[in-house]
Amino acid sequence: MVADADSITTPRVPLNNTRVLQAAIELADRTGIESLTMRNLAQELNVEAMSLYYHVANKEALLDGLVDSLVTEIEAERGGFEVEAEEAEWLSTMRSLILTARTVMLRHPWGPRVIESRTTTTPTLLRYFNTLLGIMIEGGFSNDLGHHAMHALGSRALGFSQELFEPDDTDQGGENAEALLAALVPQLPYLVGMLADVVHDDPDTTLGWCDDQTEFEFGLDLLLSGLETRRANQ
Amino acid sequence: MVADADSITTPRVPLNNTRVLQAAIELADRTGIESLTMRNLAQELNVEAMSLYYHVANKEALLDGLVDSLVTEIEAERGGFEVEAEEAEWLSTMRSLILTARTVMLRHPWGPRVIESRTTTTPTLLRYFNTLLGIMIEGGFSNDLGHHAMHALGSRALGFSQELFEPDDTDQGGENAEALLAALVPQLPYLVGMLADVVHDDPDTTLGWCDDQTEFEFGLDLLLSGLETRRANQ
DNA sequence: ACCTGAACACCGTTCAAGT
DNA sequence: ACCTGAACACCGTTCAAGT
Repeated sequence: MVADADSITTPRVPLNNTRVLQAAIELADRTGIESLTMRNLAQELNVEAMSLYYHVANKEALLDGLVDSLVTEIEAERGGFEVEAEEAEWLSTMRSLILTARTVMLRHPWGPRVIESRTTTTPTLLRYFNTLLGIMIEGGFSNDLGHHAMHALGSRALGFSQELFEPDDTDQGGENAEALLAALVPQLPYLVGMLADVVHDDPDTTLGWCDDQTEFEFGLDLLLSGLETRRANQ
Repeated sequence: MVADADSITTPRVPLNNTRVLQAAIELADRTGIESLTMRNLAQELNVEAMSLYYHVANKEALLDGLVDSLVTEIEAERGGFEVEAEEAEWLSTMRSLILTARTVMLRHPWGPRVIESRTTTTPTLLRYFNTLLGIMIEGGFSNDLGHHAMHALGSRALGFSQELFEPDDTDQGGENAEALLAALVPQLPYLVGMLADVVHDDPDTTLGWCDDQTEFEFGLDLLLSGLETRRANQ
């Protein structure tokens, strides 16, 4: 009777690749990428861990699927990956595509880390890079300069720049770490001077690096304006 | 007798933090970072895994130690982290420091990945960043511009730019992947066109991204020349 | 002071078996 | 067609115990 009630209220709908991926994204968003394990994911889906292997080859394939989902989300946000031939507009077109990618990464903080962990590319991602390159080519880039540009942008092409030593949430070290840092100060005159000068207007910012929108755009624009100079002179 | 002979030829010299770190570097260089486990490392040192915990707090601390070693190697290579006040030379000074860092990273291919995995900074690394910043400040940067510059450089400041989707050594997929790629070609006109144009002179280069010295320097110089423009106009 | 054995709480994954 | 149980070969790590 009880079992019947259960099977009526929640009739067991079979899993599939898409539902597994959706659950994985949801789980990573909510609990962080480090707790996205096959066992946790299975539990989320009211299933045994081994059942997942019926819908996904292995964990690597699952992570590839996550990357694909991210890029698809970028595509949806932009309304497709079409490249239009509009000579003078390459810079603003590219800039806005990359900033769109960035909004997706901000929604899914695990994105950068997962993307960087992949060694194989995926079809969707190739289409993304094809679009980026297309925007440049239609804007007057040679293939050679376009190629350099992709390398130069690196992960910025996907809307993130890996921050070295993002301050940790869990302040491991505490006052001990602070004392240690204080002892270091005499050796770090430039760093200390800069922080005293730069950080004052942002009360949230501690000694670390602050990856805010401003810094991302500064770096992106530095690259894009340099590329524009080289495009015009090629 | 046999035991005595052993203890004479290889008298058991106690481990210490430095020897553990050296062995870890040697192991990572030789077998790759993914096989640097506490158990493997212990075996390398003819010791049980648990003995390592007497010399190293945990694996995280071990990895922090590796990063520290890398930066120390950069420091040795450059002959110190001193900053000299030589106005016009900031760009070449910084460029050569970063390229020195790069040679160290090329010696230790696991370096970038380990560095990116760290969330806390280390004293040695802070001194490195202090030097980078010092070169800029002495070269006429404002603190604000120096701060932006550090963000803009990102991991390039340490001599690497994480390559998205480096082609894997173990060609997982094989001809199957190639067939899949062939089916994609119609959707990737720009990418295919670029590769046909750009890749012809390097027979080693496959469909992937090629992180060679040229590409690294292109990206670095793009950033440095952009920064020089902004320095002059600030 | 330095090292070890046994054990714990996790991983991803295989394989034969269930419905 | 889809899911499970038991098991395997790994992890990092703790803790009491050895010399």
